[in-house]
Amino acid sequence: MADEMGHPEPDEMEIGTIFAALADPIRRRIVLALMADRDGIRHCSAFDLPVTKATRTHHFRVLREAGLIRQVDLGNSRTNQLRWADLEQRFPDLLRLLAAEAGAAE
Amino acid sequence: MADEMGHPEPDEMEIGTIFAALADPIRRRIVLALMADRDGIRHCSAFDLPVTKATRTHHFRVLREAGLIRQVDLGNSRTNQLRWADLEQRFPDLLRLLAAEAGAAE
DNA sequence: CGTCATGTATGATGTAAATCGTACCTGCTG
DNA sequence: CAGCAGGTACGATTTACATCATACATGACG
Repeated sequence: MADEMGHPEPDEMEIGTIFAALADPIRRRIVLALMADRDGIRHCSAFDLPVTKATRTHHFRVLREAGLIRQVDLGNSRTNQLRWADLEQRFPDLLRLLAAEAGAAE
Repeated sequence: MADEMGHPEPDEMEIGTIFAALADPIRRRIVLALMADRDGIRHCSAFDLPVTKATRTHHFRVLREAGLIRQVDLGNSRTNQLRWADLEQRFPDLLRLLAAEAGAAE
């Protein structure tokens, strides 16, 4: 079951929710940035996004609730990390698809 | 360039549009049904969908303009076919991801 | 030719989503 | 303690989308 922050377990992840999350260009940008360095952990503010703080929070929540990222609350800030292992287990081809896209985006 | 029916060339396909198209459960259902038999060609009415004709037309257009299916106008009816080869060339992992989902849906 | 089936086009409607401003919370730091 | 920076929560707005009803086009069939 999802934890109090809304992180779903791998078997709770739904491909439809994942697709919907990745349909937005800003969210794809976040995910691709996190893929740039495996196991990379970045704060929410460490992304160059053309939206305000409130919208940023919204996008991170969508990604978190879809299961794409894991967020850790540090009190006054939050870290973000791609859920590599969980995604590899649940949707192995998804990571390859995104990786290919990251390569093509150069 | 896209033809008069709106079929994009492989290099015109965008992953964001693909994701948006596949975010809808009805459209996923159509694609998975087309994947059931490779090179399968089916008429629009040959899908069991809980929507009216107009909505059906809408979904087929979204899939077509995303590049997922190819439609052929027969005047009085239309055939639908998954663009297997084009997708394999442009997003090879996407087909595997969908195939895995089709298997899991049984 | 009239009718029927398949599908599209258009306009309307309801709902979901993206965005923002503002207020608020939390932990540093002077 | 006072201020500040990172984030969230909430409400408002605007836009996009899924859906449908209706009207129309096309080709088959009697």
